[in-house]
Amino acid sequence: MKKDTPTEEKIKEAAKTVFLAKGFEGCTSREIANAAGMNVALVNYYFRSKSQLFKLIFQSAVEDFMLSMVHVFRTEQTLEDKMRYFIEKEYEFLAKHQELPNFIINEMNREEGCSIEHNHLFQKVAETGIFNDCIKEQAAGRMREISLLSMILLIMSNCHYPTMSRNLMQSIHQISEEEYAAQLASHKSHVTEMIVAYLFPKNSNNTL
Amino acid sequence: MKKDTPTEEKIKEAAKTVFLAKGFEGCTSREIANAAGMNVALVNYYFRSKSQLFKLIFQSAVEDFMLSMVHVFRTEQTLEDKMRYFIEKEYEFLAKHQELPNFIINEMNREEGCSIEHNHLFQKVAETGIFNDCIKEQAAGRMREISLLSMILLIMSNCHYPTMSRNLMQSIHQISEEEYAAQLASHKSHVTEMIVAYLFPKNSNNTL
DNA sequence: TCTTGTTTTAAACGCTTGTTTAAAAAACTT
DNA sequence: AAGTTTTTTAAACAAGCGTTTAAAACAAGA
Repeated sequence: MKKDTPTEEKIKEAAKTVFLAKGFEGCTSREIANAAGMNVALVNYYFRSKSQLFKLIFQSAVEDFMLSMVHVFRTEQTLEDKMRYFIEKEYEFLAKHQELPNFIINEMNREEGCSIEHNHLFQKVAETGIFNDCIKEQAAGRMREISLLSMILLIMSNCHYPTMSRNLMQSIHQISEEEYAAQLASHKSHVTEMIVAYLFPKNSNNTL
Repeated sequence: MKKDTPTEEKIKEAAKTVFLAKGFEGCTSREIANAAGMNVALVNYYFRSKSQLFKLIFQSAVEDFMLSMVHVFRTEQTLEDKMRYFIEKEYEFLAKHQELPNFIINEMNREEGCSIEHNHLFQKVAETGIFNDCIKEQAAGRMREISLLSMILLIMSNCHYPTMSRNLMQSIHQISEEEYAAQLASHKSHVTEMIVAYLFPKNSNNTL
């Protein structure tokens, strides 16, 4: 890995902050340059164009996102414990990177966003063997029959949406940032118990 | 309700389409005018400014959203059946208005978005008595103890996120629009059963 | 038919956008 | 120290932005 010049690094940092907060169309090149304490021309000197810089930031954002998953799935635990641990870590990660889910989903909805390649990253998640584990557990009757997509959706919905809808929820319920953070903490346990109970039904009178 | 002129109506329709697809910052006044087959100046003649027009569209979008809830909650059913019916209707509604959740959440995250008033709409949902019903059922021990915010989050997460992340999911799983729609249908039943099972535990060995 | 008021248009306004240029400043090399 | 390359700057570019203007087209009533 080639080390970036201090200037290059500063611009990247500023770009990440600004892009995450406002999206590609919601900010200007000059805004990024100012945030980095630099000239506008410098941004293009190092990164050629606004979209070029954006692609860089976007890809590293998706990477951060995926790698936080990979880390959890590499641990040695039962599948159920992995799920619990994953939700725990996901809430922890999202507390630090609040804008990330919205950012990724938004930019995937732009025309240009769809063209970017992510399969190699999803590949890395698959390499942890998590999906094979699920299929094995399902075959053994210890896990509910459910498509992988549905399983992923269940988990991501309940982890990401509460963060993404923060402003909406605060506005609707008229509560402060701190109150919402507290609510999120208790919501996390509901989510964990609900999902685990659904995916791994213990009482055998439940239909799998 | 004063009836709009045909021109005014056409511009509003075009604005709704364009704003929903691209967001406030993602489109231009001229784009809206063209979509309506009109001149740019006409947009401002009827709506004064781009932001004025946007506010109108945004508010009616939030209203659509809320009223689709109100309609369900007004029906006469047990709370559990209302929940099932609500999820059903929500998936149905979202299939027709795919961009809506993303649109609302996004624009709530803009500085100007937070300032808009929605409480009267949430008020309308509250007036259906749905929240009182929940509190009653919880007091009677027929429903799990859970904050209203958490309950709302559970339901909305599992209804909205699958729609919002459509492009992301299609890209990750490499599936077509149609395949995803089919997946959504089966996901809906998982979501319904999971949430109902969690909110209304039937086996009394579960802890409430 | 002329007048009055409304609706629509083409053109322009000043400003900001992303990007480029060409010169200045700084850092290296020999 | 002189020459060469890299980094930084201020200024400019054309294009596009939201908005305004002033005149044209239209409608309706007298």
